[in-house]
Amino acid sequence: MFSLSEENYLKAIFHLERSYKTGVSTNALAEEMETKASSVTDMIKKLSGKKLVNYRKYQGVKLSELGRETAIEVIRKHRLWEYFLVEKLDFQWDEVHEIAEQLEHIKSEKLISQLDRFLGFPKRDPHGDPIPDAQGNFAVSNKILLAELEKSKTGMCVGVKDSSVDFLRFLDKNNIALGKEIRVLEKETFDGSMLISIENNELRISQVVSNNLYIKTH
Amino acid sequence: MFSLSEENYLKAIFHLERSYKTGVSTNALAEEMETKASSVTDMIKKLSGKKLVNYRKYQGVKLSELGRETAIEVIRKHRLWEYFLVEKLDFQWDEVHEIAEQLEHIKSEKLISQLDRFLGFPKRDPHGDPIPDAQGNFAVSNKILLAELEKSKTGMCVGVKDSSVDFLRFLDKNNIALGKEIRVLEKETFDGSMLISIENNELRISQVVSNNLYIKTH
DNA sequence: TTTAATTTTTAGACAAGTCTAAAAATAGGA
DNA sequence: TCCTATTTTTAGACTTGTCTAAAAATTAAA
Repeated sequence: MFSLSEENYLKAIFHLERSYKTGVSTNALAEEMETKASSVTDMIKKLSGKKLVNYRKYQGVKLSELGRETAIEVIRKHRLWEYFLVEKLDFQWDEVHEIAEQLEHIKSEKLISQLDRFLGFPKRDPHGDPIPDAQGNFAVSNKILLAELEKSKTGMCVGVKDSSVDFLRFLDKNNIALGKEIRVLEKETFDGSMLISIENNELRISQVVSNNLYIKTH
Repeated sequence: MFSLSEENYLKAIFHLERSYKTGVSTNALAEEMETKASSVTDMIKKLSGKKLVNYRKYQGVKLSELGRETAIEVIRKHRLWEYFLVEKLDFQWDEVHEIAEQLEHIKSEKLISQLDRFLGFPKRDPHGDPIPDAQGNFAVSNKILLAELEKSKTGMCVGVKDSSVDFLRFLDKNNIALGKEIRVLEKETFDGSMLISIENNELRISQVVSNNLYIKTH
């Protein structure tokens, strides 16, 4: 098995690979992990020695197949626990990340498979992110950013890109939640803001907001 | 907050204090923690520096008030998670210890208070051990060892002293479970074995077994 | 009470994961 | 291309928790 620190690095590399297709740079990883580049180099060497990543000096890292599987397993655990915390223990969606960061490192295959079953095999976590199944498959969906939705069109809120506490609280305060219908009433070109209607309310939101909300159109 | 290792030492000292009233010896702690006496000495010094234990060289350790509170909090978490695993995730009572050993170190007060509420504020874990409440109070009970039960008397099985996998599986195999009524039919003086009746079955058990089963009489 | 056995502590070392400071490699601009 | 700025790596050090081997203190026995 792998250490807590190793698992966290794998997870970070997994997430960064979306933006760094040619290999995740040491500095990017250092920023994500909130550590120093030198520490990252050390850890990368260790991960490379364990065949979890492919690494050539100065060229950045990519996950190996084993590394990817391991990262996905950690993400699966994280998201299942988040779902548990919200659905069973009545946590708010902005409170669960930190706790799930701890729970995701608990080692027991049976624990996770039983938890998954207990929760009814959920497909998405409280932020709308897909929960990989036991085989590591993510549910795919054709979601788009609210910012990309055209005027007068309607879509259902299905996820958030930014899941920071501040953003989630902002959404709560404005009664924006997963599953709700949003219609774009107007779009301003000069600042990218838009006027939307949600549950019979009209609301003006900035481009920052619409760029961090995922929508599914029907 | 305290490290995983510190919490495990506190828990071990708490459990050993029952047998070592005048102070837990370094060697006893080393055996309990499956480590070397020298490592124990090092850790004790650290715990002492943090005011978690009272320590005088060569005299063994005792928990301070803070140390005791911390130990009880860890035990509370361990037992609540064990209850969760058995009651909600359908684990057997011999499977939960290892996982709870990991879960007991998750840091979040709210997690535990919500878990406690979700579980319905259980008073005992799957092995019959009391779960301390949020204030650290243990439910007290007048349980005795089955070995102490007199011939022809009846009691209810309420806990196990030894909660090793082997013992628990033995009990399962013989249909002995918490909550069941046990009547002592005969006691043999030469080997301490007894003949008991449980759910219309007669069963001969050794003294080792009767010395590790707790019974509540009515 | 003096010696021998046992327990406990100290001293020094090691592995994991981190850091700072400095060196090496790469990338970008003239 | 060559020089500078940036990125990455190396070297050496620190912390936590562990270990072995040896020294010190305590306990037990004669």
